[in-house]
Amino acid sequence: MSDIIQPRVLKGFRDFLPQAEMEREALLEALTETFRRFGFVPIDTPVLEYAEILLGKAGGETEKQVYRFKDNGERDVAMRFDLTVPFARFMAEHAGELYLPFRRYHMAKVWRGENTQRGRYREFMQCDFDIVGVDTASADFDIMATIAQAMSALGVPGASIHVNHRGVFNRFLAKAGISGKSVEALRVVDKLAKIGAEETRRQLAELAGDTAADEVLEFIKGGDGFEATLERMTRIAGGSNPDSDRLAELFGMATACGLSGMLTLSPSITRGLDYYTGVVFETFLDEIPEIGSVCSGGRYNDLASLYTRQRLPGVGASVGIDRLIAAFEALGRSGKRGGYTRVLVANSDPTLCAEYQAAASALRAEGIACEVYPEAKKLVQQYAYAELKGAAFALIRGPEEKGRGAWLLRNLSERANAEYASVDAVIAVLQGA
RNA sequence: GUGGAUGUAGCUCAGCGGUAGAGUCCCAGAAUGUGGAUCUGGAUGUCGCGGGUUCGACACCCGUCAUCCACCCCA
Repeated sequence: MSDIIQPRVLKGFRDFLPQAEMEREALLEALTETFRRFGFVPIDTPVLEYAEILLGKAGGETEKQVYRFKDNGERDVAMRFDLTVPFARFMAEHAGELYLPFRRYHMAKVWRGENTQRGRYREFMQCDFDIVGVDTASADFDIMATIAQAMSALGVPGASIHVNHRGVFNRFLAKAGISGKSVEALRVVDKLAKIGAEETRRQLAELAGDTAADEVLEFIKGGDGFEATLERMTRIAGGSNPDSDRLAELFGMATACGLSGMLTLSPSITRGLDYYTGVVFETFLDEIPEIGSVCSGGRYNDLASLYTRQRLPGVGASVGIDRLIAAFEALGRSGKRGGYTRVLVANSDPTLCAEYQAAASALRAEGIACEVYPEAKKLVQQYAYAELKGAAFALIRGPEEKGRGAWLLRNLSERANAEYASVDAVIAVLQGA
């Protein structure tokens, strides 16, 4: 009696009920449409990989978070913790079967065994899109333009893309004489927006001394327009250089495309992952920036070098769909819908079921989503069900209506009925509605 | 991984060392087939889980699981 197993899911893992899943799928469809519009093609890779593949270049933090175990054949395997590393392996393995430049999108779940928080889970979905095979400003810009289009397609009212170039930052570090501490410095600087200038300075001073800390703060100040910030960064970093030129090119393209308004040059964002080598970007929602970046990425010119001698420069970004959903929820504007049914064919007489099914078939043939209520019940209850499913209409035919040779179409929100002589007449009305 | 808060009906939440409550929702009826008002009646809980203290624990103690927040890191 009491030996039933308690239904539950692991910490950080979730079920998706229809309403949540319909919302998620709607977002994925918007992204898919965007990616295709920019010429990206889809790929997929295995959930499980050899641990050495995934962890080849991983730092200590990643290593701690990855789900790793021995499979039944004693192989050392791990679950993918992002889509970029598997993609690098994919490119190295299939370079001969592909073409360059190659632009792909990949929307799939990834796993990280870290602690949970709002919008942060152990199983979550990433939507990656990358362009591999070239190292040009145009490719960098394509990624940014795709982000911009994606935000628009997702119905985000306002978003800003913060961009920076690691190369410029590294030049600056070299000039300031603290290149040896670049990884730590990048990490501290990355937190500027979160911990404030004071604390950032303190941590930098601890790391590299007071003089260097002041220089770094001056460098990462930002905030007075893209071109002015770029000019100052470049000057402090030692003058004109190819990396600054890349940023200027990007800004030029953004201006030409009317996107410069959502572009911010933020010398303080660097991205934690160490495989980025060039431009990096993060995307923040104007309404709720504190939730963090909902789409981040950058240029990585050495990633596939772990798996191949062929040089495969790439640039890409990843949309955090779960974080986006959390943001929409926090903003109270998550789309609520009950289902896809537009017409519920009410079942008021079991002997007329063949007619109900025939009517439903006719509606579907015209592209109208409908379902037949599967048992004869009180109409009140069927209306309530129709409402749950988000149906706009109920199609009713009981003995009375049949006697009159009529079909009753009820507008559920207006609670108004109209009679029609045939299903075709009903279809005509629905197509006009 | 560290620290803090929370966990009671489907949902939102009260509660107290002595037999588990409200609102909402749900069900039935008033209206014997046409749902938003009203009225009447009704149903529902391993009080997250497991131990301990106690005559008695939903309450106190310990552990555990989950959620939220902060740190860390990141999407």
